[in-house]
This record gives sequence, structure tokens and C-alpha cells, in this order.
Amino acid sequence: MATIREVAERAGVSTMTVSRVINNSGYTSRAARARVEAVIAEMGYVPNALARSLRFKQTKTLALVLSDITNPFFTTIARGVEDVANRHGFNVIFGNTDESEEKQAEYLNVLVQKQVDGVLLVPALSTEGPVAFLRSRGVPVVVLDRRVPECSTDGVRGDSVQGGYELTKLLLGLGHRRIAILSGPPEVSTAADRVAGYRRALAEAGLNCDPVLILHGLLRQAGGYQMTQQALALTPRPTALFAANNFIAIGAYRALRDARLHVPDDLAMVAFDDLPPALILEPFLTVAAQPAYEMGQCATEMLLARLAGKGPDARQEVVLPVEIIIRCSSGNPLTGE
Amino acid sequence: MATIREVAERAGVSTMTVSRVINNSGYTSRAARARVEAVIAEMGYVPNALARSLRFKQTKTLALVLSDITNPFFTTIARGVEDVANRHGFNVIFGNTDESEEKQAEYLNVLVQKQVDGVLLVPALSTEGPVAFLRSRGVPVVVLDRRVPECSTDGVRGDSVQGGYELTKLLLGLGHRRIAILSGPPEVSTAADRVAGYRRALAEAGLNCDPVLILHGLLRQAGGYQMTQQALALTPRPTALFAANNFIAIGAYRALRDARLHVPDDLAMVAFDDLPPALILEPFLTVAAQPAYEMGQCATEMLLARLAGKGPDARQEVVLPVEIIIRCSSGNPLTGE
DNA sequence: CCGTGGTATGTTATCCGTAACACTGCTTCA
DNA sequence: TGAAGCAGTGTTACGGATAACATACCACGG
Repeated sequence: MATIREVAERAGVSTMTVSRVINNSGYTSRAARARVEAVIAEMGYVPNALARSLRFKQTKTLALVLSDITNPFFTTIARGVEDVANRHGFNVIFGNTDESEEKQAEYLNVLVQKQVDGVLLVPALSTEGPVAFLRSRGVPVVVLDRRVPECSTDGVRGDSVQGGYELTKLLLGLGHRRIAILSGPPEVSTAADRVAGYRRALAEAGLNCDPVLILHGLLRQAGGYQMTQQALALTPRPTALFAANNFIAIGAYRALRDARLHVPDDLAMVAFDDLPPALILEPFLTVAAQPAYEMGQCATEMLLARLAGKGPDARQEVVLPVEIIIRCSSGNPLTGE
Repeated sequence: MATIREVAERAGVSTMTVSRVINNSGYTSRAARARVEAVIAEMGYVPNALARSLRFKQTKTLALVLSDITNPFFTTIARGVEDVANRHGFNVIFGNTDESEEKQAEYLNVLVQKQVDGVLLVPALSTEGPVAFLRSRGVPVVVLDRRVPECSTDGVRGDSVQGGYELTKLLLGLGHRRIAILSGPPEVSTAADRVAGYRRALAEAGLNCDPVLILHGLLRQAGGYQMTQQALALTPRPTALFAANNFIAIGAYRALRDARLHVPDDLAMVAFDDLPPALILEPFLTVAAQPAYEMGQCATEMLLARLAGKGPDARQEVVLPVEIIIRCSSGNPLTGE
């Protein structure tokens, strides 16, 4: 509301004196400072960060563009991002793309206009367009969760290949030979990588990989439900399901229940992405848990380091290990490995 | 990066012509328009929204300040907020206060500096300070989820009194006479309201309310765990627990399990706030579910209406009904009502 | 042939805060 | 006594975009 000019006038000084008082910069007499501070308090003056940002070309604002904040995996990332940003005096604008490249492009365009200092991006698809766009506009990016091909950007993600490999190996160790993997769109790198890990485990066990067991669908409950129906229709029926993310797992579970199949007695099940312990009464699913909070933190720290010009010149890619948590859904829970 | 001046120079026109092309305003010749558009595309020019905002005193940015985005209740609200904001061309900055008034004050201060057009606030405590602060700086607010005393602000919340009343009545109907309520800090209006509903149900049943059964703690898992231990230590022991929110419910459940007590056989349990169906395999808790997504939507629509000067002059308060969902945890699930 | 009005474009001032520079008055030291 | 130096304060210009105003040109009607 009030401007620095009004404060200056009322305190009988120039705007620069007010500015110096606010920023504790340069010289100010005790008397002038006292008068200005009194007027500021009296008028409830708050400096306009827009004007400041316009000069400094720094908004102290980051953007977090992800597919859906409602997915607890991303929620947790968001919390990690916001905590680190806040600690460094930055704010975070967030946006949900729902995996749509169009929505993503719209967000990025507006965010560039708003001069955000940097972007944390979970790319809708693993195309390099969005990253190239940001780079050409001079906005630093850190790609989260997913890979973007041949694009030298900083990135932080969980080890999807390793996780896929270990979950599959676990099922193989329990005697399963027909494992269906319910994956996401092949253009999403995590979906592809988890399938790659699955394949590697099979190959290592000397099994050949029946392509009908690799299903692709939406990374949401509906996708999981549908793919499970498809998997159940196969002959011979798979004895185990590998859900490529938490929402798919829920959809799969629903489909199994609707088909009157019991987990793990009738079918074993494993999934990617754990749910925060704060949300579940009785943990049931055997999962590959990604360190979501740490991913958010790490990505934000990398981004802020870039902004401060402190990062290494080269592209930096952090792949965090996933943790296999064995619970009931995979069957024989006590077998371990 | 590039400025409107550079574009103008390169296109051999004035900045105003470029501005007119960008905004489709005023007159521009076909030729000039074509040239300008070509240069814009060539240079990858993106207008600086900061400069625009500085003139228009409109940032097209809202703020969402809540206690913890990690709580699925708030996550869902956030999604509702962001969807509506996005539909109207607004972005959303979010911040977690962790129920700290200090953190909240810091956020609000920065957000006012950043000239957000409006704030959606889940107040840490039910004090009027933060709302007064925003109002005095001319920033419209809509208070979400919680009441703020004697303060004429728009607000949207679930009917905590009614929900507390119905959950308690449900337990009474199942024969319970000693019901412990595990509530949040009494300064948080939802906690207080849920206790009020609980009291009303008891009074209506002609029972007097044993004050030791009303426990207050943190609105998180730890609080639920601790309050449950306290409740279990009472003699006679309560036969039912009423958790005032979802995190408390989880903590309570953990405490019961650690005490080797089974729900609902040994103790019945009901709670406020449902978990999104996308998150739980087997819904178990009997809950009062608030329409979180709609709350976020509704609050944002109210805020945007205010910004557009369309809202009614008077304060507007929307209290949305809660839905009682009877599941296993309350026992005798088929009794219904 | 001049005035009127529409089209097309440019100039100036403004939004708010601050860096850079300029200026005043006083002290200090050679 | 004069130069140097510092404290304290003010003036100007700028960041990027645009509203308001000014100007220029052309066509058309009287």
C-alpha cells in the first residue's frame, strides 16, 4: 500500500535514507533512523519486492512443477523442496501437470515470465523440449525423479533400475516365474527404467522375458486396475504382479479384490514407492521405497548452489538408492532374500 | 533475458509497437506485426511479468499458507486451490507453518512484500493477528479449515461441531459410555469445535462429561500416541477413542497396537478426516470425512471473486457438511445408524 | 482543397526501490 | 591553514512494460 516515497515524505527525509534504514546499508544518523522506523511502523509500510526484483533480477522464488501433488511421493518431495527453499529465504510456486506436456509448457512459460530464479521439474514425458526451453531463457533447472535424454541438466532421481531389479529378484527368489509388470507410459523414464531392472533380473536368472507380461498404462489407479485385468486374462495367469508406482498398486489391489483374488495367497505383489508411515495403519505392500524427502531437499540444494554460482561446471546427476521393504504382499515374508 | 527494447530495436520499431503486438491492443500494421513476431520468435523473447505487475499492481499469484502439505487433508485442499487458481490464470505459492505462529508471520510478511494478490490461510492458531496484518496491508484473505475469532473475514471450513457430534452419537449408539476424545490444541478452532460436538452429543444423551476424557495434544502422530497412552491409563479405561484428526488416529492406532489392544474388539475408534481412497488398500477407520478438495476450490473461488470485486460486501462464511463413513474401527459395522 | 476521422507509430511519464554519484558539514592531522 | 577523510543525506538514472498523450499519414466527403 504505502510506498517508500510516502514514508520518506512523512519522515521528512529522502527515499534513499528510508532505503538505507530498511536495508541497514550506508550511513544513517540515529535520529533519522528512529524517525523513519517510527513512520514505517505507523504506516505499516512493507517494501515492494517486485520493484526490488526488477532491479536485482532475482525474485527469491523457485518453481516446482510436478505431475500431481496429491501423490504422496510428490507431496513428500514438495515438502523437502519447500523446507530447503524456505531455509534459504526462497518461496516456492507449485503446479500440477497431470502428465500433460501442454499443461507443463503453459506453466513453464508463465513461470519464466514471472522470472522465477530456478525450476524444479518432474517432466511429464522424457522429452528435452521443456528443459531446452528453460535453458534458452536462462532459467536453471533441476530435473526430479525422471531422466531427460541427452540433455545436460542437473538431475536427482531414485534408482529405478536397481529397484526394479531387486523387486523382481525378490519375487524370483520366492519361486515366481511368471511376473507381470504393470508399468507406466514407456516415454516416462521411471517406467522404462523399472522395466529395464525387471528384464535384467529375469535375464540374470536365465529366464526369457515374455513380452505379454510387460504392460503399459497410466500412472494412476485406473491404469493399475485396467492393467491388472489384462494381466489376469493371460494364460497361464501370472503368479505375481509388479506395480510400477503406488497408485498403480492401489488400482491393482482393487482389481484383484474385485476378481476375488487374495494377496499374497493367490497372487504375490510388489510395488514401487512406499506410503509415508504417517498414512498407513498396517503396512502391507512389499515395496521399493524412494527417499522422496531427501530427493526434494537434494534437488533444491543443487538448484540453489547453481543460483549462487557455486555448483560444478559439469552436469550433476544424483541417483539415490532405493530401499527394499519386505512386507506381507510378496508372500513368505520371513524368507527375506 | 531479452527485453522489449531489444526486440523493438531489432524489429526497427518502438517498444510500444512491440507491446501492442504482444497484447493485441491498439493498432498495428500487418507488416510491423509480422516483423515483431518474427523477432520475438527468433530471440525467444518472453515479457517480464515483474515489470507488468509493478504497473498493474497485480501479480496473478496467490499464496496458500497451511500447517503441513504432507497431511493428505491439506494436500487435497492444495490441489483444489491450485486447480481453480490455474483455471483463472493464477499461480500459487505455498508454505508450511508447522502450526508455528512465528513461521506463519514470516511467510505472511514475505508474501505481502511479494505482492501476492490474495492469501488462503489455514491459521496456525485461532488468533486474529495474521488476518489483521493482511487486511491492514490490503491483501484479501480467505481463512481455510479453521475459525478466527471476531474477525470479519471470508472463511471456508468443514462442520467440525456437527462431525464431532455425529461421531460421538454413533459411538453412544453402539453402547459406549466412556469415550475419550484425543483432540488438538484448544487454541485450534477445529480441535475445540470437535470437542464441542462431542460434548453436545453427550449432553443430549443425558450423560455428564468426565473432563479427564478430553485430552489435548499435538495434531500429529506423536500427539495421538501420547494421548492414547494417557487415555489407557485412566480408570475405568475408556471403551472408545475419538481421534480429532487423521494423524492423531494413526498415532492412536500405533499406541493401541503397542499395548496389544485390538480395534474394534478391545476398543472402538473413530476419527476426523478420511484418507483419499487412492491411498488406502483396505479402508478401516470410521471417520467424519471433510470435502477437502471442494474446500480448496470453494475458498479459492471466493478469493478470486473478491479480487474481481464481485463478492458480496459482507463477510462470507461457508461451512461444508462432513460425511460420516462407517467402517470397521467403530465395531458392529452393520448396525449403521 | 481543406477538414475530419481512422490507422499507425512514437514520446513521455509512471509503477517502486536502489546503485552510483554528488554534495554538505565536520573532524583530524600535517 | 588547508587537504584529506568520513558521516550523513540528497539527486539522478535505471530496471521493463505500458497508459496517456502526441504526431504523422492517408482517404474521403463537402
